[in-house]
Amino acid sequence: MAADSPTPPLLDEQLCFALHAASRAFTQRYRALLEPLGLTYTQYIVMLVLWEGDGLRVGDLGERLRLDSGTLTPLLKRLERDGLVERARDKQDERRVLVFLTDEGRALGEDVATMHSDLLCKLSFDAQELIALREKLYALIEVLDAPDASEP
Amino acid sequence: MAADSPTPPLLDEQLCFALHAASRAFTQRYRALLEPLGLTYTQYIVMLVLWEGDGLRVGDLGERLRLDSGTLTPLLKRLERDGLVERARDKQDERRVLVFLTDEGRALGEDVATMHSDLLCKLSFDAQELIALREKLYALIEVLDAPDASEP
DNA sequence: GTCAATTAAATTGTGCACAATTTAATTGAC
DNA sequence: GTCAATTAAATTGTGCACAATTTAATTGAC
Repeated sequence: MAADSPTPPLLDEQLCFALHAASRAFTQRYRALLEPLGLTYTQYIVMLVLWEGDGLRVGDLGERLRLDSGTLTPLLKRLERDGLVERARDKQDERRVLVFLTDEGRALGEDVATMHSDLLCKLSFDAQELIALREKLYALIEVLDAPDASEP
Repeated sequence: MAADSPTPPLLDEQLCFALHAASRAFTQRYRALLEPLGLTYTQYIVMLVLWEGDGLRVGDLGERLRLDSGTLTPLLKRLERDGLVERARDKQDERRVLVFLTDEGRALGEDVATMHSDLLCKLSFDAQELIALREKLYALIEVLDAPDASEP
């Protein structure tokens, strides 16, 4: 009898697709909440980093968020246009661009805090489960980033 | 004393960001493997659905993958240009467009099957853990899709 | 001090992702 | 049978995501 051809993987069994779908479902959920605040999801996570502490370099933001300057430069220009951040060349090293919050950008943090606690209420996750899932995801990222990987 | 302003959420505590980062890490891992096959990641998951059974409507693909015609139409045109699929109006209902695999598209399934089992080897996930994580992600999607949600 | 190598961000170009609108076919109330 | 309502895909427009290249500043070997 003829050897079977190898069969392609099944979509619903793929962890990558479950991640991709879950990530987009989350982003879609956020979209309606962020739209009145004038932020896209990626702008939101950039602002989260800046609310923890601004004056960061574009490269710092990129490292934290896994984004490169090709994504960040135009995004930061839009945030600057909207009056939420200011960009300034580092006087110490003119290659670097530092990103600062404006007063308006800082003030938006309070609206986001309110929106976020409302969402948490609505979703009513189990806190322990959430933490466990989050940690599994960070562990997964480490495995995926490793040049070759072993047990997670 | 003054009431504290509500403080914005912390990036690293956000499940949405862990998902977003993990999804992109997975896609990045796939990119190098898919590039020699001439597929992007989204094209790959479209092909996965078609390898399970073709002749689907654009809307069927969209439902399965959570993508709309704005994403799928141009993507399918690229797959058609590359000779992997054919698109044809449904004779029964000319509003519908059916998507079929070409012989070349079908043949690519074998290369993908090989690539996929190589990747599984390299990542060497624990099978039980993978299934558990996948199921948690699908449960999460249900919660996120629900108009308002309760315990996952 | 000079200049090749390096570094940081910006730019260019392709391809999703998705909201909103448009086009064209079908359905169904009358 | 007619036409308003509905449905399916395509189109338009904005904004990521990211590879590859370019521009400009800095570093360091000599």
